[in-house]
Amino acid sequence: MKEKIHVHVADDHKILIEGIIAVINTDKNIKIKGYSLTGQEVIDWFSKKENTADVLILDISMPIIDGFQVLRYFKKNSIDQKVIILSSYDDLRIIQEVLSLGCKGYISKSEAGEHILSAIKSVSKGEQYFSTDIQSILLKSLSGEMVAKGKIPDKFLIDSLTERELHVLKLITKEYSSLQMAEAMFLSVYTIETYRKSLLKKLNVKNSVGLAMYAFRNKIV
Amino acid sequence: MKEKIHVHVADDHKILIEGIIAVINTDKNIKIKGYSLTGQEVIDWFSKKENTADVLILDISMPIIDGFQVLRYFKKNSIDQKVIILSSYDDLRIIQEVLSLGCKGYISKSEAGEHILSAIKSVSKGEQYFSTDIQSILLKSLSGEMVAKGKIPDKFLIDSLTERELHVLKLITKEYSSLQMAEAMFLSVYTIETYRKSLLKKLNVKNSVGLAMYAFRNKIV
DNA sequence: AGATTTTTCACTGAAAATAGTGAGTTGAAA
DNA sequence: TTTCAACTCACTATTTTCAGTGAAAAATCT
Repeated sequence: MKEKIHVHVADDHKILIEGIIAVINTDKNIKIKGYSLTGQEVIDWFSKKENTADVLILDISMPIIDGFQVLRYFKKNSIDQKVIILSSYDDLRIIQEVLSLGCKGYISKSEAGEHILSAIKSVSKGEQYFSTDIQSILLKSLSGEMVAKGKIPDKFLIDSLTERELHVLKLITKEYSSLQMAEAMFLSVYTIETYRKSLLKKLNVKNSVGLAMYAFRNKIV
Repeated sequence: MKEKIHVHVADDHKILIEGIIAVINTDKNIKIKGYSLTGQEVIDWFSKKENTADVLILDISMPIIDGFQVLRYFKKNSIDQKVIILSSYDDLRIIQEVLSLGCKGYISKSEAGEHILSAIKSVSKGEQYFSTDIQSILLKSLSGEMVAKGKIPDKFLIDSLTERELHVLKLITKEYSSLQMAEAMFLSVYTIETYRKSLLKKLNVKNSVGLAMYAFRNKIV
């Protein structure tokens, strides 16, 4: 007689949780122990000793406290929680980040319906699980294909940006003018323009559109 | 004896569809007629005369053919389909865009679980439905008068872009200036500027950065 | 054949972005 | 403690973009 696998689900979209529950209920060996709608709820839930789950299904993008921060919380407090990341993003850096935070499974939402049950079973046994599209991304990164094609965002360039420059860059992608940025950041327009120039130079693009494209490609927005 | 409301669901995330089905099954007056995982499937489905649905629940962000394009298809082919948009974005411009495309309902995914049933019922009766967070966004942007009348301002009709406009848009994302575009396309700078203005108006953005972001989001690049 | 859309061009005025140069302040690291 | 990166502001000059208006030829659809 096997014990049931206990699962906790965290996603800010209730309807998606409903979906996961519906799918999980089709399997007699798996049981939902609870769910959370925010990162804070997840942390609160797992803070209590009586609350445990074999597997946590965790959405990356949640408001205020996102999946990353939940994982960091686990790491900081030495909570050895098995986690499956549920994500709409298939960006290599995000995958690498959650892996470095000790996460053992990663499913893209588009494949969740079919594979979530086997993912839960694998991860609960201590194995890894990645959905096929994620696997192919990881494979490509190993073979250096993406680097060769220039598809990998240039991490060094991002790192070279200062806090303020990054802030200005974000506002640019929100269609702010220099004047609006100056007002929003309580700075002189001259200062904003200085950051613009600095960004153009550092990222080696010709205009604001180039800046925005860079930001988009690198998921700064 | 009331007839059941027939619903079609479109989202590239199967698991989310499962959730919607689970919720809808709790209501005896509503029935799922089918679902689609891509924009193309939606268009194919509704192209057949025998396929109809009282309400289509449509995700905005789908790969290749997104929700916008599905709505444009309906408009272009004079298909008077009642649609509820399901979106993670609560950006005013997106809301305005789908409204201008004739959409009668809009729910953010975070509120979908609780309110999708009443949304379906409202829209199927020809009424409008917006989840509370969307309503507050609309309230902030519109004058009380317009809201009271239930009339959404008929902004500029955002039809699909023409060939030339699309071409200009692509060059903008490549950091071309108007002068460079004029040279590349053997046109007057004035003409290029006309297309710029047309793009700004149609896509309802404030500047070239907004155009580039739109292009990127819609995988035009 | 007529209506509509698309494409093309023009002019003006205002707003915004880009380029170049210079310089004071601050906080952290060497 | 000096050095350096980051942050801040200023001024000028030029280029580019944005906004409004108008209009004619070509293509497309009905």
